[in-house]
Amino acid sequence: MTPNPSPLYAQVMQILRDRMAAGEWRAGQALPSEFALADEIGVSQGTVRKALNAMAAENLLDRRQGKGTFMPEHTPQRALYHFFRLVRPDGTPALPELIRQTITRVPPEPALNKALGAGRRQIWKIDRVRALDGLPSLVEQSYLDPAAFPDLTPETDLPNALYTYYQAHGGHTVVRATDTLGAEAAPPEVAKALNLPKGTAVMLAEREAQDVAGQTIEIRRSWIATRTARYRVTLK
Amino acid sequence: MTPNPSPLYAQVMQILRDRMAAGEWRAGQALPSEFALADEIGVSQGTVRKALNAMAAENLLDRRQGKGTFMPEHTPQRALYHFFRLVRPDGTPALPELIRQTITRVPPEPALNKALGAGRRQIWKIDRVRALDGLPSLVEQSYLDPAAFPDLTPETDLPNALYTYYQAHGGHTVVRATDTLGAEAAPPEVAKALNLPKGTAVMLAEREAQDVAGQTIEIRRSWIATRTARYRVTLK
DNA sequence: GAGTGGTCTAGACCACTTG
DNA sequence: AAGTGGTCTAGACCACTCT
Repeated sequence: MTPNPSPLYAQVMQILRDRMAAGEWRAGQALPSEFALADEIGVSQGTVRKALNAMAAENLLDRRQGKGTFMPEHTPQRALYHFFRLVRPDGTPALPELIRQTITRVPPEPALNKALGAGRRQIWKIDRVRALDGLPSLVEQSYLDPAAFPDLTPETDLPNALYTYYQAHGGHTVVRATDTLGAEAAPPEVAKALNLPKGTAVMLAEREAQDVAGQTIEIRRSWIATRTARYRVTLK
Repeated sequence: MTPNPSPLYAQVMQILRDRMAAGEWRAGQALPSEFALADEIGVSQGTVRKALNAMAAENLLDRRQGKGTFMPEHTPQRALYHFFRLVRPDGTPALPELIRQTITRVPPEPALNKALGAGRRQIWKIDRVRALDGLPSLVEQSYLDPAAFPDLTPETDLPNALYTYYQAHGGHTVVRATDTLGAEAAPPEVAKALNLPKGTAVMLAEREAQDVAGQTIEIRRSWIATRTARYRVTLK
């Protein structure tokens, strides 16, 4: 006679989300099989299956026939597919390469710190310039909570796809990101870095990237030179 | 012994997509029940259910407990939820209101005509200016194949949400749209319509909107004044 | 061959809607 | 009360992967 019990499979999803957030399984590692989970949790295998399929549909899990159910692993390909929406003028997908980066600690900014759950600490700022087909095309500023990335130093050698670093060195898997896009005249530093005439129109993309638990891992501002890259998304 | 039979539920999905595309059910109308479809097609009710749920997940169908399975109907709310991604500077969702429109026939443009499947005919061009909270914020140019919209005339009174018109007067339900976003200095006509200083940076969104059958229904170019509206999307 | 997820079926019961 | 979709279970078989 519980008043409003959520469906069993939804409870199973919540249990699994919690166990994932607690770090029970590492990225790339297999979860127990459907039957094993069903035994542990005390529901039928069909109910576990429904929960796992729903989570796979949200990209919280990878399922592979004959192998098992796995914690998603960020590969450059996966990052490209899920979180990179840049295309060249001809429409082909684009993954810009890193050409310059600096890592610094900056004073807290209330809005950023709050979103990151970083209290009043100083936070990391990663400045990167990336190029597409040899042309400087992106200026990115990423902000991180240092408490979430104990290994990071100003000298760290970061990979082209930051999310692989977040996963390998912080244990944080980005599974969702919200981009808010606008246009503005390129600020002087951006124009200089991208080798654009002063005042050229560029896109500004502000992103909040979150992990399985809904915790914001990174806040990023990207300026995109439209002459070489545009942002593409399909709505349903 | 068929060489590579696709799963039954996928075949059921294809059958239903074909029947939808053929116009067997109107927007807002109910499909037969799961058991009725299972009998018609000759599979079990569970297989029909899997197909219907998968199609509902793609927004090709609406399912309502106790009522039935329905062809999706474009309401302003639905359009807002699925295909409108504008937010105000404070982050609240925005649906701009129409303030000016003209409908003209223009000469064929090879690229547009090809995408619309409009042969070498003249095509319709709909110019609209829309405002958000009283401020002109969007300039939109939509292109349509006249063969798909026999009712349209230069005097037609179009609703704020064009997709409701497409559905009611052309029988075309938009279920998917691809937006490609960039930034540019506002062209003179756009700057004038939006009351912006010459050369202000604006976003340019190019959209292809498609129906259930994958046919492109509309091509749209929108210039968005970033001072009042930004484009938001969540990636997974 | 053993173990995994994928498909298909079947039946029971629940929750919601309508008459 | 009858009809709809939603949940939950159970079992059989298939396809894929690894040893």
